[in-house]
Amino acid sequence: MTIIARVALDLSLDKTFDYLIPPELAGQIQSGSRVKVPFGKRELLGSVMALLDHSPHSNLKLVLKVLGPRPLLIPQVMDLARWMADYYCCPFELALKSALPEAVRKEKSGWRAQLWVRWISPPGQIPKLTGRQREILKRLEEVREIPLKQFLQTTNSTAALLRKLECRCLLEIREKIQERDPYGDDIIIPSAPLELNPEQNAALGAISAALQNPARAGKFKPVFLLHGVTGSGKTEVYLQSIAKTLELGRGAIVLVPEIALTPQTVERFKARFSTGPLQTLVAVLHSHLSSGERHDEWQKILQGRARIVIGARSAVFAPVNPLGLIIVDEEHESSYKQEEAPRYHARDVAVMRGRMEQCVVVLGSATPSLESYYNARNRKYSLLEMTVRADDKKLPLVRVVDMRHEFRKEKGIPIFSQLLKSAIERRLEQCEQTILFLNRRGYASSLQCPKCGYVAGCPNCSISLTYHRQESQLRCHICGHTGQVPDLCPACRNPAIRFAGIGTEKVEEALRKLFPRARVQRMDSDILKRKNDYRLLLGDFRSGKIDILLGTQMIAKGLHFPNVTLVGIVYADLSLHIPDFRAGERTFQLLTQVAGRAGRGEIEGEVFVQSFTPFHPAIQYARRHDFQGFYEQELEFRQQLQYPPVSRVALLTIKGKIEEKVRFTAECLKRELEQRLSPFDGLVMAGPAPAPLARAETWFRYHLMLRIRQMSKLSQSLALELKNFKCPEEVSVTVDIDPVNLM
DNA sequence: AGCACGCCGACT
DNA sequence: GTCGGCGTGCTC
Repeated sequence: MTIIARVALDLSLDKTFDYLIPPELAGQIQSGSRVKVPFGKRELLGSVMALLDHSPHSNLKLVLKVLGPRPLLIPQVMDLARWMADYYCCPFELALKSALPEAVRKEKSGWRAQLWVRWISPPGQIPKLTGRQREILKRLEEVREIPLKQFLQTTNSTAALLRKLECRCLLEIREKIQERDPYGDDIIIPSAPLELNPEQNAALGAISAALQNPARAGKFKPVFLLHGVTGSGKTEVYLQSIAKTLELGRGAIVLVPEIALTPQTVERFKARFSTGPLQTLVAVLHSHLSSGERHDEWQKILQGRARIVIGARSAVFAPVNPLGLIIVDEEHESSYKQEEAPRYHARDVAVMRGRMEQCVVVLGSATPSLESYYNARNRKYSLLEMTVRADDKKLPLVRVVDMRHEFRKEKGIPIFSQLLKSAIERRLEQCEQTILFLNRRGYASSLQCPKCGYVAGCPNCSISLTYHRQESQLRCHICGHTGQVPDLCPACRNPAIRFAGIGTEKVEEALRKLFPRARVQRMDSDILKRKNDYRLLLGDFRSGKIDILLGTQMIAKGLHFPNVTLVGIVYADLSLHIPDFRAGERTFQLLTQVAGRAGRGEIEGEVFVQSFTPFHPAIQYARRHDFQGFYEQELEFRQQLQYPPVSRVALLTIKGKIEEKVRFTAECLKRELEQRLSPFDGLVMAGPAPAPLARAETWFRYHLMLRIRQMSKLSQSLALELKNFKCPEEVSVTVDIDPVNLM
């Protein structure tokens, strides 16, 4: 007899509590149910982790209430959360929090209910009615059922009047659940599967074979790395793989980076699956949904009505059951990594979920992460290569412009080389479009005094302030601090203080000066203030109202505009010199992705990469569209320094307001860990050292980096040691397993 | 996370 | 003799 529920409360205690199940709730509570329980003198919500018949504790309290008719957590996702807590060193309640959105876990149901009026056929003899009443009933008989509010408006009647008629059994007023649909207003035109080229066919064939029998390792490992050049038609392979999954009676999860979750992406999936023999709902999960929409989407999945989920990072926990396929599109994207605890990487969680539920996982990218490609090379994943564009278009010609030469010709550093300038001119004459990319917003990256070397820095962070011309102020891109622009150097009173380093605002200004008749649009997070701006801007670009689109990161991904024949990367070195062992990899990915925006139409595309280090491998391999070459040389570098993918990293950050205290704590922690973790073979500990961003939002930060061959064993011991470590007051320690951001 | 208990200093 | 500071530890 199971009469005890083991509950994980909605607190980060890393501990469960046992409660008796009262007889009236017996049978209603299962593993995964949400319950309300007494805790001290409070009442809290929690998730049932297990049902037991014994508890090591006596005087158990009673469960107060069960929420909802069915468990919100499916056992598979609960297991996944447990693994996540262990691997990423976080309390499992925190892991559970990611797996179950706030909108779903709270007490009140979350469904939006609306009052509806319904016509009832009159019971035998019709009682005496006034003319007005008769008129209202007649109207209702015509429409049969209608939202109360709407009916009151059209008939100009009152609720009291209708209630009176309800009492006489002439109509019925009741609550009806009004399901929200975040894309309800979109018109979806059904799409049919496209013809596949041989490479796409081979990829689909391999995935289908694995879908048929994921349990048997056989010819294919169930994790695929789909390496397809930009424009090779990966999405069509995804779509047809999903169709196959549905045929086999299973569901699918599609993960895309948050910025890629545009209405167009969603539409593409809805168009294929909202009609036809396999018709199913496509649920969408991302951070811009209202909590009500999120609740409804989640319920649609839980009820099995939506069997395809498309979403950002956290959609990897969607309660799809049974699950057959997980797709991680643009698997190299850093936005899959959550930067707050639990610091999970959705791609890695997807691979683990795939293994636990024996389903197929497809990781897709034109520029795979070194980690994934390494796994494919070592036969942990199956490698699928697509080397040609689906439409047989050629990859764009990429030219690297050596800006050091440009520097000598003119006075100072020009923003545009002669080559890029004339290329833009040509596009303007031919009415073709240009995309310009610069990975830095603002006008100038710093304010510098040429005489004494003073640089305007943030008072809270260890970086320089960026000058924003539009607001005419200095701004910190870390903490948001703003300051006035001084007329004189605050240190030496020199009036010739000047701006250094370029940002998108300055490029915009230069463009307008150089091409006064061109329609230029800047696109960065300073421009996109409102929710719909992104959509509207891209709409303008698509319809040809913009000649030159200038932007940061956000224009690098997935945009598909046939009339874009020129892409210019204003300053390719920007991402190359950040203190991170992945700087080269990031640059290669960024250049390849941006270059892929050119030549999506009839006319061949052209790409100009401006650089001061034109012979850097990341730039040269990107120029030749040579991923393999880049991979080989980058892997060698990683091997030499024992960085991922040949090792795993755990990054500890020690934070506090007093630098000396932070440094001291970091040193104590290192000594402790050196002792306690000595049994781990091949563990390398670097630091403590001030973090690259040594101070952020007034906090001093020190890093301690651990590297080891295999992480899974280390992370549990690490969690234990950190729990036992007595951290002084006002200092805190955080762990990041497999960190992506090393700043 | 919150809320008690508890053990020391300054007030009616 | 009592009020209140916030350190420590417990909550099934």
